[in-house]
Amino acid sequence: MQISPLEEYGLRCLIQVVRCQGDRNPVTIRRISEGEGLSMAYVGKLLFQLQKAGLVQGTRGVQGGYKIAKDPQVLTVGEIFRALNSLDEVCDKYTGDFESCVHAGTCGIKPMWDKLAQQMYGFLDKITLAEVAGPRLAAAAAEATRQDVPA
Amino acid sequence: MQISPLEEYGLRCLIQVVRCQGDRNPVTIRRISEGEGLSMAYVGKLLFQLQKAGLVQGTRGVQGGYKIAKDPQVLTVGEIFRALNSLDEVCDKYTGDFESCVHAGTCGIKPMWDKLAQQMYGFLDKITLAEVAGPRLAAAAAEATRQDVPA
DNA sequence: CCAATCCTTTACTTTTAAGTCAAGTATATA
DNA sequence: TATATACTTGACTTAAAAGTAAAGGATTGG
Repeated sequence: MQISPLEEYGLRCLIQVVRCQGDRNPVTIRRISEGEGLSMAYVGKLLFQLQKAGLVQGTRGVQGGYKIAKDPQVLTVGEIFRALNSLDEVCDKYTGDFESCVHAGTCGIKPMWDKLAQQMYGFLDKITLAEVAGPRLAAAAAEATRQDVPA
Repeated sequence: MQISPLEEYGLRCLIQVVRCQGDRNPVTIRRISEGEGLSMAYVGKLLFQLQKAGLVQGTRGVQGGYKIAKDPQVLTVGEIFRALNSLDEVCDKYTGDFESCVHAGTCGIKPMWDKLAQQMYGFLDKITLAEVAGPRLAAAAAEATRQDVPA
């Protein structure tokens, strides 16, 4: 029960994407890689996965890069987590030496895990990417609404 | 952000220990191993770790085994989790290619992780081992108060 | 249409956590 | 006090996740 690398770095990459919203071009893997101190290969992999989940949109070629595909004021950290995690159930995952869990049917702890997940996502689904992207966002958003007038 | 094997199986072993409270002898690794479908080696390792955390007390030799070391009506799932996890902070753990995190000092997401942990443990610290050990506990507790009169 | 940029995709290596093995120590009972 | 039981402990192996490498496919601009 702790934040995984995927969750931490995936969120951080998304924040970078959001903060570059106002820029003339979409933000590149290279730029994010430099900004976060991660390898380009790794950032590429993360963003590709986030694209498959529809959170981000990549365009190839010169002046390509990634841009956000959902409104950051609506997109929540909870949704981002779900995009990054395989959501396999404990009951199928922790079966010991057997095919299926010994406690299937009479399990006292599954309801607790479910409530815990509810609690967690109840919390994370209330935090938007915009909020966590922090103070720089307001400025970036303002830039963006200027219709990208070239300097 | 999901239940780890340590957490799932550790809790399940503890539940077994609690449920055997009323028995004449402390419960053995063998017995738990059979009950949960886990190897004896693994159960041994789990319980040993829980003993180091003071949640359980093992006695060696014939008629030895494990018994609970804290009142199950007071011991919470939160405390059990803390006993099973290394509690290293994300800031020290996810530093990318650098020695320390690029965002140290100006990090917008750390406060969120902290609040999330608060939420989680706020929930888990309210659930006692007795509660999650379930219906069989009442019977076991009754047995235990009979002062272990030999059959 | 050539070359540079930049994302896409799959295969591979490394690291970390999970889970096993085996030798050791303590205890109870005959 | 010998023996079987049962926890203890550290080293080892395996499996899963993290992270890397490299070749391929689009796109822009000259």
